[in-house]
Amino acid sequence: MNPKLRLVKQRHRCEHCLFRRFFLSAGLNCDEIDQAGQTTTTNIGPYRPGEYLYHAGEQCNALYVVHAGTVKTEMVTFDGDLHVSGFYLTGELFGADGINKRNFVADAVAVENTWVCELTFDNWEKLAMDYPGLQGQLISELGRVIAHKELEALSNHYHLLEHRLMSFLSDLLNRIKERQGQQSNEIELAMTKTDIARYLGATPESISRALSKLEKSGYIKNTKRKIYILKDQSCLDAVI
Amino acid sequence: MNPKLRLVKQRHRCEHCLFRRFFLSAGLNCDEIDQAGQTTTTNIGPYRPGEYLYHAGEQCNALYVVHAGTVKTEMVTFDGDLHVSGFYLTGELFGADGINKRNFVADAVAVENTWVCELTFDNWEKLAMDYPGLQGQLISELGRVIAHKELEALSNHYHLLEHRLMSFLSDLLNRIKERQGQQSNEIELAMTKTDIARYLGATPESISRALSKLEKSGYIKNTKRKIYILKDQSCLDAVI
DNA sequence: CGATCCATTGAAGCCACTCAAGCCCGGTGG
DNA sequence: CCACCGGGCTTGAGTGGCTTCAATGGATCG
Repeated sequence: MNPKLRLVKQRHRCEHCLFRRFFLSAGLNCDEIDQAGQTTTTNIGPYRPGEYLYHAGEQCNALYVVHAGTVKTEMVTFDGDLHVSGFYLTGELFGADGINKRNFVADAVAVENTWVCELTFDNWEKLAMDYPGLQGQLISELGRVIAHKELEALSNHYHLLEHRLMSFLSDLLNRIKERQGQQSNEIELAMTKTDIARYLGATPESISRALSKLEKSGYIKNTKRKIYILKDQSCLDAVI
Repeated sequence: MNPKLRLVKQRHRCEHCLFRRFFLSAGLNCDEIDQAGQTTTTNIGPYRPGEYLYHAGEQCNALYVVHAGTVKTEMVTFDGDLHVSGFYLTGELFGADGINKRNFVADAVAVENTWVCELTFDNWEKLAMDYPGLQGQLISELGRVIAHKELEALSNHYHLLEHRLMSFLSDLLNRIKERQGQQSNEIELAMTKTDIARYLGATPESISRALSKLEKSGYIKNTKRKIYILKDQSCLDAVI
């Protein structure tokens, strides 16, 4: 990641940005937030689809939030298969796997045209000295990540691929709604279905069949780039 | 969890306790550590095998570390299957899934006779005010948990159960060695093989068969309560 | 010493994978 | 403009690994 080549002027505020929420919760007022954002965070992009933000093993010096677009993190299994470990939407934190050992566990790749917001650990520590509440905000967010991964692991153990897929789609929709703050049943897929397959530990063929089954059962409507959720996930147990 | 009924006098220091490492890293000297430990942490136990430490959904007011014994966390899938989301050995942090929303995502159950060390968020915040380095320690530890879960998810997608099982055993051995600080190839299993099955998303029958295969291939020696690792996990790709 | 749970082994069925082919669509170049 | 190409998506048949169902042996505990 080379900021010098890619630095773009921040045109609009990071409305949904996690860092902004941190600052708000820590008690900063609007002016302070603007100042803190401009002096401590760096906006990087655009990354083109398929472009790497960083590679596994590289040094990690910062926290990252998706400013616009979508990021996936992926790793290669010992037998050469590609595994997508997560998708990250606008406003979401990613790269937290690098915090402990200061280098990344997974690659990060842009799924679509993407900008990210970088906040170096150095700047974070300076901010944290001025605003002690910030550390607690980060701890809380990391706890959220852990809880989410726990639930992710749970649904990864559903026997039928249809169920894992439905659970993934529901989670995606929830995160979209959380960001937009409005009801919607539409998921605009930034990632390919092959990527979804790699995330769920399945083949594209199986995903295709599972989507067909879910559609036939009336749970979703499946188009090329969009998926509509027609029933709540709580109806899942009725899926046969 | 009722401290009043269960509070036992702390007989020996928490040598391997995560909290102790936090205090050390934050720059406390031995006297301060002893004082901080005695005034802010509570030692609870013994929990008997199968006994619940807390249930999913209950309020979470503290950080927990295994003082002695083994803890498993588990959740029930929508179709009634039990899923073990993690095993926690002496000295390891658990319950971090409750930090964000202040209530637990998974149940915590004692696997063997177990004592745990409790540090309430209230006490944590008091400590953090006196020793600012502590917050960073916790952030780092949560980052470690996230990185571990990422790698866990990776190996959960290995195609063959033998590989997932071998990966689990290697991870377990690494954690044991990390605590003991000595080389060893022996894993004393606190959990049943049925629990391992529930952790790996498999049936006890499949685990039994996978263990047999790994033993025939010379990777492990399998006894009732102990497993010996005979080859490094890096040889995994040779498993057929 | 019976009861219970765990572990193991065998036989049959099912789901997802593999291999293969065809379709759709966007991009490229003649 | 159109032919060509390539990647992603879909559908079909056959294989393989894990599950299910069933039965037995062994260990622990009241």
